[in-house]
Amino acid sequence: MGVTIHDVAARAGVSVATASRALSGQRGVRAENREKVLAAARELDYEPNVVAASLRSRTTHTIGMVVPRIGNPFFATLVESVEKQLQDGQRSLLLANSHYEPETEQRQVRALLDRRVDALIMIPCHRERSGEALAAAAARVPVIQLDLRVDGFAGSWVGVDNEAGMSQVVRHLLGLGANRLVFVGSRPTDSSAQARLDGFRRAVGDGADVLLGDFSKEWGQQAGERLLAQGSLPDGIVCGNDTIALGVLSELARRGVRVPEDVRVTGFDDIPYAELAQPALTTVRQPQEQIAAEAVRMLGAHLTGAEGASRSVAIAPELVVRASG
Amino acid sequence: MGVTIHDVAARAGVSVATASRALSGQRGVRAENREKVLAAARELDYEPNVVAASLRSRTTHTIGMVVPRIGNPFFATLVESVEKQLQDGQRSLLLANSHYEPETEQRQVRALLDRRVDALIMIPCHRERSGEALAAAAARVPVIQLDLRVDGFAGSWVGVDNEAGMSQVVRHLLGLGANRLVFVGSRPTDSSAQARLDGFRRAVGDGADVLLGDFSKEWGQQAGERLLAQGSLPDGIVCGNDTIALGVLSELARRGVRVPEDVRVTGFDDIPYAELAQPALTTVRQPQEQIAAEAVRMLGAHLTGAEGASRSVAIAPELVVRASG
DNA sequence: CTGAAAGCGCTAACAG
DNA sequence: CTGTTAGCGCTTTCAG
Repeated sequence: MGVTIHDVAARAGVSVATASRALSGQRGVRAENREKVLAAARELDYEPNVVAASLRSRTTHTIGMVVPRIGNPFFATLVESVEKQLQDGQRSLLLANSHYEPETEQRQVRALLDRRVDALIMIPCHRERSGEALAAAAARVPVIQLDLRVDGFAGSWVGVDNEAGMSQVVRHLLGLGANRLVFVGSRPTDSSAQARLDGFRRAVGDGADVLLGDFSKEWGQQAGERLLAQGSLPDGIVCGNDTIALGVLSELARRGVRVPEDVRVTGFDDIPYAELAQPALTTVRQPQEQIAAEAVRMLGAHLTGAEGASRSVAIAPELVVRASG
Repeated sequence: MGVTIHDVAARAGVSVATASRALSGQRGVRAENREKVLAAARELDYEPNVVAASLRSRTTHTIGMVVPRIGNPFFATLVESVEKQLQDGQRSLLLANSHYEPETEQRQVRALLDRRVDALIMIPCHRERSGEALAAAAARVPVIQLDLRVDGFAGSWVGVDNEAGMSQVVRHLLGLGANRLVFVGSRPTDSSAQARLDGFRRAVGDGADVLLGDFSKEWGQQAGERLLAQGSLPDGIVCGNDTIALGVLSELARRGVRVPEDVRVTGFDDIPYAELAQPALTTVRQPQEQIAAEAVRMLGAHLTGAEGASRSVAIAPELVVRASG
């Protein structure tokens, strides 16, 4: 079943080698022959078998990508941007979820390597425990860490400057006269959680008030509840991401607390729903398109053999002031 | 570079055929030999080359999936569920976005077929114009339409019963005494838009009031604005999906309209942010996990050669009543 | 610039 | 149950 390059070559009256060269757009084929091959391919409705090509050429034109949870709109947007960038280069994206479990992540990485991806883009779900999977991958193919990173891993990374973002938020709130700030974030299992927590602490100084859970709306709701139970509210609630912030906002609204009059609330990421919240959420926008573009660019550099190409790029985020803070 | 099955076979003292059989878990290998092969593979740190296996066996254990926009949390959740299901079966997911453009969709389908995916799961972005790409795919591999479908295409589909969902919403609102309803939906370019519009019209009867745009929050905001400009608000605004509804809610809030006191608002899908809205959004929940599971199950049926396996499964959605309606 | 030939690493017939 | 053999369809030397 299926027409092969032999059929095309035969019809064009050339050898398979010439057909191969013409089809893959290599130079060094007489224009006349190239035309004949292309015409034959068109007439026969030839569909190259990329699996065979991959076996021989040892390159699959496929990039693996491991994300914690594609259902998270923040990661989904990142995946979408990466996919769009790759498409321009005729490459495909093999996607895997780690579900925030380093063991699953490791299995997924192995599966992608087995499929001989040319490179890997990874959002490592854990600051420390993703190290093993990452190292295993890096030993075989170029790897770019995206958004999150593993502590002390020397490879490439591109993401946002979390500490700078936090610092902007805190300065903004302090500028509005909010003095008592509390941070509602995630336990620092991933690098962004850690960096945002560090950023908050550094910006606020000693005695920073901190509540840690995970990056979920449920935790946001729970944290809101806990703050209300304490009696007096702080001036501002600085959240580790937008999802937490939306959870906090919904809990505050349920209890009749007015935002920003009674307390200010901020998020981080600027997911699409941030501006739809009531009140609209003040947050820090990540330049995702730019981050994805940079990642794919770095990939290109690695793939074209620039050996010492490994580096870290932290892109500055932008404070987006809306009604909530 | 790399140890091959030959090395494993040599070390185990058997032929490559036996090694292959042992490694792929086929029965018909003496237990003793199987052990020797597995041990040799472990000792040599053997990593099978699935590309070579694919070339020979003509199966890649890879499923292609084309979605309109992975950034949409509704589709993202569907992708996540499918991915989770596939993982259990040792299969991987090759992902592509159509960006709602039938031309892009067609290119993407072709790219996936070139990569010799075993089957395709497709959320066709257009009721009519996705037909060509779908037919091209179906001619080569099993195809399952997910969520959306192409008019008049005879193949398999699994999704939600949109008309039933709409009917539930409308009956619920009528039951609350809301008589003047307006539908804010998407122009029927995809099958769900069409079915939800049809469902609304059927449930409301003649003279149904309808505003059509697209499935975006921006359209929701714009539609809200337009309704406010008309002077008198309807009793209920039935939205084609949650994203539109969240847009409507934000616009109404901005103008000081109270929900549900002044007007009720409903959505469709129950995305994670629906319950965080102020007020929390009444909507129709799609059983996405179930839809994904059914799709993967159907895929299995097609792949194991059940020829006449093509069929349509419409899963009943569930009304989720919250504060907004 | 072109062709012949040699595999990439594996699985599937087919004999034993 | 096991081994031998023949490719899967393509790219890539290597000669010409």
